[in-house]
Amino acid sequence: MPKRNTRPTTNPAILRRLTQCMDLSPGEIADLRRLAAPVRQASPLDILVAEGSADGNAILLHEGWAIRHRNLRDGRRQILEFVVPGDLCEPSNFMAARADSAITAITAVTWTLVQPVALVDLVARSPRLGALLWWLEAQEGAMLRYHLVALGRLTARERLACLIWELWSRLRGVGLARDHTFELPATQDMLADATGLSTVHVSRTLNRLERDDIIQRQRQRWRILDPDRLAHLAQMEQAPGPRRLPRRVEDLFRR
Amino acid sequence: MPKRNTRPTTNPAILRRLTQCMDLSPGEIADLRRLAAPVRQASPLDILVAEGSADGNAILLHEGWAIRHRNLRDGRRQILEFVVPGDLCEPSNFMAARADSAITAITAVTWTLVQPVALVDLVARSPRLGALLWWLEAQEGAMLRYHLVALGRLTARERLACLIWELWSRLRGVGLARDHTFELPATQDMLADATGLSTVHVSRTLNRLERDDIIQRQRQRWRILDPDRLAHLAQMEQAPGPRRLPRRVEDLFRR
DNA sequence: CGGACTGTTGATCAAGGTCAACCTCTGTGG
DNA sequence: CCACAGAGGTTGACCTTGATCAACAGTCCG
Repeated sequence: MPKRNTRPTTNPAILRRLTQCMDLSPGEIADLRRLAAPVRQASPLDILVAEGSADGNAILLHEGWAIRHRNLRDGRRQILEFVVPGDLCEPSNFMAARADSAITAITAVTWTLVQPVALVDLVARSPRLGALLWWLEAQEGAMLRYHLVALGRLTARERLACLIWELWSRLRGVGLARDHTFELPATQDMLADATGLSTVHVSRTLNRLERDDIIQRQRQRWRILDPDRLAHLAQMEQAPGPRRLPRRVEDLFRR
Repeated sequence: MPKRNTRPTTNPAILRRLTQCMDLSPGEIADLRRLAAPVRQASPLDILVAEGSADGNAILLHEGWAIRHRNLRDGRRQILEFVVPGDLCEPSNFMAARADSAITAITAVTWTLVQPVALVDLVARSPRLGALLWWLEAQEGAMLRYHLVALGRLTARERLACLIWELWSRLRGVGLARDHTFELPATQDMLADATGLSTVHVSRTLNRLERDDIIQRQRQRWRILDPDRLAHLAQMEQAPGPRRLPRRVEDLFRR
């Protein structure tokens, strides 16, 4: 069961992430801090949002990992995305009648339940933060489209390269990857359900990537040995980019 | 080449769609009509939005069909979605530095190019329309997640059932499907690129669906013979629902 | 020490891909 | 009016990727 704990986090990951995208005023930072409280705790397998829940809440993840997934009636499961610190997940959930996917912790996590009214208030107080939310959601959409291409048209090797590349780049965005190394607390079962493969094939394919000196693993510690070949496999033509808000957007919302 | 034509459409599909979701005031209807002008025309294979374009435009489709797709360097292609009348496609495109996918007409179409400033103005004039935009985007996200599950975990037969179900239900939303029948102007090549299959396998699988009396085709005219079995194949547990904005959302934005 | 969980490896199998021939429209030009 | 070309679709033969099944190994933890 999720436990509650109102002790505030010293520096929420969402702030680490957003300050890289946009220069925030002290007032905006305060607003975001308020959004990130109260902090709750949960353990692996705790369900943060249930599939089909109708309350329209979003969740903000501070520490630890979660997955967003859908389960089919015969036991098949698709993981839509890995949720990492700094992610605001399901921000438009309150627009739908019911959640179409569940969010489940896969490590110990700290998180905040964000109610619809909190998001609406945030937008009302600051149009710029509204733009930022919109931007976060656009990023999420881009990620989903990226996954879609991977599942539809890439081979097992390429799909795993995509996933590794994506996680690495997202973790860098919140300061959780140093010199090509990061923690990946997902089982191969989860990697399989995220890439549409079987566990066995994930195991074989990752071992091949390792034998080819593209990646290296020791327990949950992963290291990228050859970013170029990884990016090429992942069909990444352009570098992940600075990930700042386009000037156009800042301008439009400045007034 | 896309041609321009400022003659206004009598009743844009987007209005047909949105009036089913929400009661619109005369002023809001006028705002939406303004968004839907000027009307342009394009022919099959015309590119409405190029992959990588940096201008941040969205497009609003009035008549005809388009596809949103990504092309890989070796010729593989993934269709992310079919764009049908009433769709506002890429509304958050202007949040990204460049478009990650292209939009190409597959029939003769009429459409409107929606510039970032037009969307921002719309939101500024009416928060309710802002909510509506947000809702449209949430729907799009839900659709993408749905496709993701299909590509990741469903069989060929199930994937095609999903696609048929989805198109049927979206076309009903804009009054383009009457008594289980609708026009589907996509080649099997496109169906293959949307479902992550090969054309040959799409052909075989559709023929099997037809032999099983689930669907029926004559030229581009499709008919659903057995909605129940189709829905079951498509892993749809709940009916598509009334597709109205949740009361919660209307309340939040009323003030 | 034993059991649960995770990952590895081998053997076999099937879903779906690939290749190629052919067919059926439809539109076009002689 | 017919011949032909080209696009889209169908069918068969064969092949490949990745799934499935099963045994086993390493690790963690009580």
